[in-house]
Amino acid sequence: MVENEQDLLALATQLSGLTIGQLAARFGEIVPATQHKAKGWVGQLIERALGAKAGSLPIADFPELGVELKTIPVNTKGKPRESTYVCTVQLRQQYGITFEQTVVYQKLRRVLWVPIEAEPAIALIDRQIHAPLLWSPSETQLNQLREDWQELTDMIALGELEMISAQLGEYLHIRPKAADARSLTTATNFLGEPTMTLPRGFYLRSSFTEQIIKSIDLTCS
DNA sequence: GAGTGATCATCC
DNA sequence: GGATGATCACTC
Repeated sequence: MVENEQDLLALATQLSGLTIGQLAARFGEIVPATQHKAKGWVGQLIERALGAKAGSLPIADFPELGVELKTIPVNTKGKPRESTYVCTVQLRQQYGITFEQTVVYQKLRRVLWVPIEAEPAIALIDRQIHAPLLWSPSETQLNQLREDWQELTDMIALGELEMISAQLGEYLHIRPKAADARSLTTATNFLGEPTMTLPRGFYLRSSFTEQIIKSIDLTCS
């Protein structure tokens, strides 16, 4: 059981260098041949290895520590291959919410990043777990996120959700987050009336996570 | 359905 | 080749 950040980081560091296959073997898990039908599998394996337990609750993975766990697929140059999901977007109108009160901020204030090798040419079972990084956003990063969040949140508050595309937001943006394109959830339209729409999620662009992941080399060299 | 874990697949 | 929109698996 991990009791503090130091223990958590130490445990995550012990995993670095292992392959997905080696870690899976410790838990008697069979590694899927492909992630096509097992998209969150690696993330859940790491969660298990580190003792994360928040499950599907909308809170940090390590509630006592206030730390969120994020695995991030990287190529051989250590660059993220995908954007990173943060949380579901609250689409019903909320007034006077500050960025610091949002789930976005709560999730990102303290994150344990675990980069995972994700070259298509390398079989999933042979991919290596990289050195972890315990991170908090800098003032600059926080301001960048707050700006994007404010812009997008303002549009939602004005009922302009349908005008939001993934192109908006320099570092934090909004994309669909659902089982499929037919999923529906309640939002508020420009008339202030309830309306059904596709559920959305906040995602971090890889240009943002790349900045973060880069700092691992600085701290380890 | 809503939330978690994400990657896939197509378009530009 | 990267970004965008769509999708998969699982839990409760």
